[in-house]
Amino acid sequence: MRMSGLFGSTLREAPAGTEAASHQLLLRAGFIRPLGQGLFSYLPLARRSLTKLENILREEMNAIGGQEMTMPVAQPAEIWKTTGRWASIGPELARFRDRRDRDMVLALSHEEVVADLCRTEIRSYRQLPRLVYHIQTKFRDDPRPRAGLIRVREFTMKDSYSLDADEEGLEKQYQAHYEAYFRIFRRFGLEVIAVGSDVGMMGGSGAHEYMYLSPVGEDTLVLCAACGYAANRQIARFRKPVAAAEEALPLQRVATPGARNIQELAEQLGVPPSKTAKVVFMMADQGDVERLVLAVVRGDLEVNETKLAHAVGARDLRPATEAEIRAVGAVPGYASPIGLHDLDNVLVVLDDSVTSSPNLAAGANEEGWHYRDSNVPRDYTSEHVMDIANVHAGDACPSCGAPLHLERGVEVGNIFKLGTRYSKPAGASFLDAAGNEQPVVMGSYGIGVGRALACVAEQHHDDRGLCWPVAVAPYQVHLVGLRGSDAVVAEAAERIYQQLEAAGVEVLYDDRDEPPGVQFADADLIGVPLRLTVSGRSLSKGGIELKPRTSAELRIVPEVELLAAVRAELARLSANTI
RNA sequence: CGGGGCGUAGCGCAGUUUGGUUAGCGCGCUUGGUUCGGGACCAAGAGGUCGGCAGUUCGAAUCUGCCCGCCCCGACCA
Repeated sequence: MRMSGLFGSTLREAPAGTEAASHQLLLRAGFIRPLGQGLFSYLPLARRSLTKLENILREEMNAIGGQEMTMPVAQPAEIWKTTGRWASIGPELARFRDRRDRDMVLALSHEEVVADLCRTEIRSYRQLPRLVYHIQTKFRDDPRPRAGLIRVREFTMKDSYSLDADEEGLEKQYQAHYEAYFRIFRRFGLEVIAVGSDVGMMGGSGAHEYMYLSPVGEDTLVLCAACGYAANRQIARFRKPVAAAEEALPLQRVATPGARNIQELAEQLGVPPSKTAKVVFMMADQGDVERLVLAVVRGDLEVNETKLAHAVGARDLRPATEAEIRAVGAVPGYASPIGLHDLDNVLVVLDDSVTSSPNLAAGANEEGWHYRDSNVPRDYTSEHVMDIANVHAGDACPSCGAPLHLERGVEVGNIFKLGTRYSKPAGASFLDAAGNEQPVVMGSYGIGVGRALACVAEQHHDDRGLCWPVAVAPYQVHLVGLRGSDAVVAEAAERIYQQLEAAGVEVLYDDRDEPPGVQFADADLIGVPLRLTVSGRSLSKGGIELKPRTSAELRIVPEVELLAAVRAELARLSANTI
């Protein structure tokens, strides 16, 4: 490709309001352009890189038995109503009506279609296992797109769906994906870790997320350096310090004016926060009803909303309003389950830290008053006792006890064991060897292509621009013709361009009449892995200058050896990725 | 949805506090010339509903109201 004809240009300055390096550089280098919030056009350079990522995905999916297909983005709402996601997913699911006034959705994932296809295509256990996938547009009307391609509303995803006769088969395909994903991300040049994760809106029984560790990420990960425990904070467990055994002291009402939070309370009573009980009120959306949830954790801990939502079977949690709290007799700032007049309407969930810690200060449900020395189950209790607390840095690893640390990560891929979550409601069943009807056991596995590209850009750049790994780079070679006024140089550059192209090398040829500084700066910005420079100087030294993007090392290669040198250098650079 | 910020030429910005000729600067773009190994120089140009609508005023980029859009933080979320 000649740069003089390339659609899309580089920008000297970063557009205002861009924080993430990948966002800035992809814009500046002419890869992407914003159209609206979370909506981007992918210019020719980006398109080439995306295609390379997609082809790697195809190869690795095919290698584990995947069959590529394509399913529609616009879908009738019926299949979503059947599986319940029409009702259970909020405004994130884009809905519209077609001209005949029928409910439609823009798919944010394709489980429904796959399950629907299974109804007609899978009738016998002999037709299992199967693995299908596609690389398709998804639309999720995210409330807050951010950081360029890291979080967008419309994006391309490789999503595969495994179909099995039983759990054992699912386990096999899940494991195959688990390993294939590491191969894929390694080929992308992306360093990732897999963490155990929440199943979220996908449902099912187990899941992992593939995380690129970076401060631009919005997931918090809990990691153990000692034993390798790794989990999304949403589900991460930890060993809670065991409180020293104490005699249960009598409940004692004390004045605590103005102590509306744990810090204040602990100070006024002269006890550590771990000797208090903290209450959080949430409204749980349980499908048909909304219920007030009173979650109690020890004062030094914090409620984990994902864990709490699971504990109460809520599809959604929101903070309760003051009126909702007062309606059951609780007083915000001075609340506890003790003495609530309307306990029947309240779902009390206790973190196990509360039941195992004696003599905690707790609210008296009266403005300005608390109790000292409350004890479970003497003063209040609940049948819902479980872990609903958030991990903090330094907490003990659940499997080995070593201190945990927290990191931020971007979720570039995920794998879910769906089980029969979709096949059952969809009626996707088959006859097993004994002639019994069984639901198909499904798994789903996603990789966001654009987000992966952004993460590769995050991982591979420097202060001058992008530094693409060979496998992802839009071109393999950036040929700079520093012609000046020299017709001989121009002719040589042109000739070399033709030769490399003819040999199948992907060349971005800077044939523009620009000063050298501009040409070099653009080359660095775009980040093609290998730069060739043809100039009067290089020719007088006997050839073409060759320089990898990520090193300062320059080499002059005679024209007759150029193709071999380029191939060798690309092979060397490919081997060094990550 | 809540909090904060921003919206002036393709991009980056000044001007708005204190209303007053023809709205400016840098980059980029066009033409001519010079230059040619790290974002050159000279000259001449093109390019603006100052986000939109309504209002106040003799007069609005500037003041007021409503609306729209974008960015950041939070809520939310695979």
